[in-house]
Amino acid sequence: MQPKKLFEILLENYEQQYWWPAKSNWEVIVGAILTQNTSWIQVEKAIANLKAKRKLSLNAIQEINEQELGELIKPAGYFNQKAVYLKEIAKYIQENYSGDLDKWFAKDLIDLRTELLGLKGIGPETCDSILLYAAKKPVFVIDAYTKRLSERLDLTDKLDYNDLQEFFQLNLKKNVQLYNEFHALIVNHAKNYCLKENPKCEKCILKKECFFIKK
DNA sequence: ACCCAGGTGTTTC
DNA sequence: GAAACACATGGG
Repeated sequence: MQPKKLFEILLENYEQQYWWPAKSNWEVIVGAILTQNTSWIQVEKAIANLKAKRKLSLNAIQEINEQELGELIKPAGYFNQKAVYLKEIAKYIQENYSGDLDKWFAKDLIDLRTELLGLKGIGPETCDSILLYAAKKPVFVIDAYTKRLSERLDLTDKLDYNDLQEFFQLNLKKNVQLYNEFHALIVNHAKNYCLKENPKCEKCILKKECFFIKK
């Protein structure tokens, strides 16, 4: 199956997702870090805590101490390391770009990606989520669901992060809105439990194509 | 009780 | 290199 066809099937079966659910680019970054291996509902609680204490801003996160920040983001899990990650990226943006995200995002994409990946706590998925959903760059995000889906639909043979990303980008129009919606739809599709390691595919919309159903 | 969540970093073979 | 492990709360 071609990626374009997969996108069409997802769009036919689900509502448009209109990600990212955040009010500012900085909030996208905070959410991207908090949601690492964590359900979005927990991230919402953590962000609500930050907002209630007025500690969400780039400045506030630099000023608050690590333990206090950890307490506020506790619902999102891994709060000790995530507190460090948040403070580190806030400090980086402050020191290198005067706290001006737009200035950073105006840089060349390759440089921007390299800088992001150089930060502690920013791996490939978080990096590309920030590039796509905050910086609005045409970068396809690969997550565990995308990987499983690609494998089960036998979309392509190589499944490591970079090969998979290249596969989608080469086989789709280079379009921020398309990449945005595609990734969001895959995550939404996962709610049907068919993209888990031990899938239940009763409601799967991909019955005819899914590797697990075919068998 | 068990599995999982919009992963990442470190350690170990 | 690639597995294996730690990180941690909370929902189903």
